[in-house]
Amino acid sequence: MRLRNEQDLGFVIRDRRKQLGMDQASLAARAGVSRQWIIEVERGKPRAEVGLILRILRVLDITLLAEEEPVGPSGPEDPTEWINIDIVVDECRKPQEED
Amino acid sequence: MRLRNEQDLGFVIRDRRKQLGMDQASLAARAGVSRQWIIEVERGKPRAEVGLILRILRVLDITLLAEEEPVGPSGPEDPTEWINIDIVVDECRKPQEED
DNA sequence: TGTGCTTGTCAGCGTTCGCTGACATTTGTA
DNA sequence: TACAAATGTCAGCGAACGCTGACAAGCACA
Repeated sequence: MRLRNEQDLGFVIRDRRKQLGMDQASLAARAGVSRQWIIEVERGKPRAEVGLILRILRVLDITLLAEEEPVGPSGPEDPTEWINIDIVVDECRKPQEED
Repeated sequence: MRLRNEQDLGFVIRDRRKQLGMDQASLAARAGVSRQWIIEVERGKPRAEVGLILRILRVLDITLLAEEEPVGPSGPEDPTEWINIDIVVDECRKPQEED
C-alpha cells in the first residue's frame, strides 16, 4: 500500500495489528512503546518519532519500500523551477562516491 | 529500496537530493523545514517527526510503499508466541468494517 | 591567493514529545 | 444482569524536539 500521509500509516498499522490478532497493549509491549502512543499513531499522529514507527512496522512484519520516481520533465511538481541543472551534470560527472 | 532503519532513510534522502541537484538549503526551504533538520535526518536521526519525513519524501518525489508480509508460520520472528488465534479467527469472521 | 557555495557544528529557546496512571466507554460473554 | 477485556480520554512530568542565528571547515574556480 502506498503511504502518502500519516493517516495512511496509521491505517496500515491498525489494520495489520488486527490482522495479526494483537491488541494495542501487546503491540505496545512488543515494540517497547506505550499504549497511548499506539492510539495516537493509529489515528495519524503527524509528529510521531520515525524511529518508533519503524520499530512498530518491524514488529508487524511490514516492509517499507522507497521508490525513487524517475527524474524527468513529467514529475508531479514541475521540477524546472527548482532543479539546478549545473549541479545535476556535476553529480553525473563523478563516477565514484564522494561521501 | 528497502528501509529498515533511520540510516537507510537518511541515505535515501541524501542520495535523492543530490540526484536532483539540490543543496540542503533549497530542499529545506521547499519542504518548509530548517537546514539543520535536513542535516540531522540525512544522518539518520531516529526521533525525527514522521510528518516532516513524509513531506521531504514528497518534495523529493519518493513514493513510500508498505508491504504487509503474508501471515504465516515462516515469519522473521516466530509469531506463535504472541499471536492470539482466537482474535484472528474472530477478525476473519466478520466480513465488513468495524472501525 | 581570494571569493563564493555547501556543509557541519554549536548554543539558546519555546513547544511538543512519549510515558505514566487513572478513569470512562464499548463490546462480548457467562 | 455482572464481569472482563479492549479501547479511548485526560492531566502531569521530564526530556527532546525543531527553529534561529552565527561561525568554521571543505571545496571549486577565477
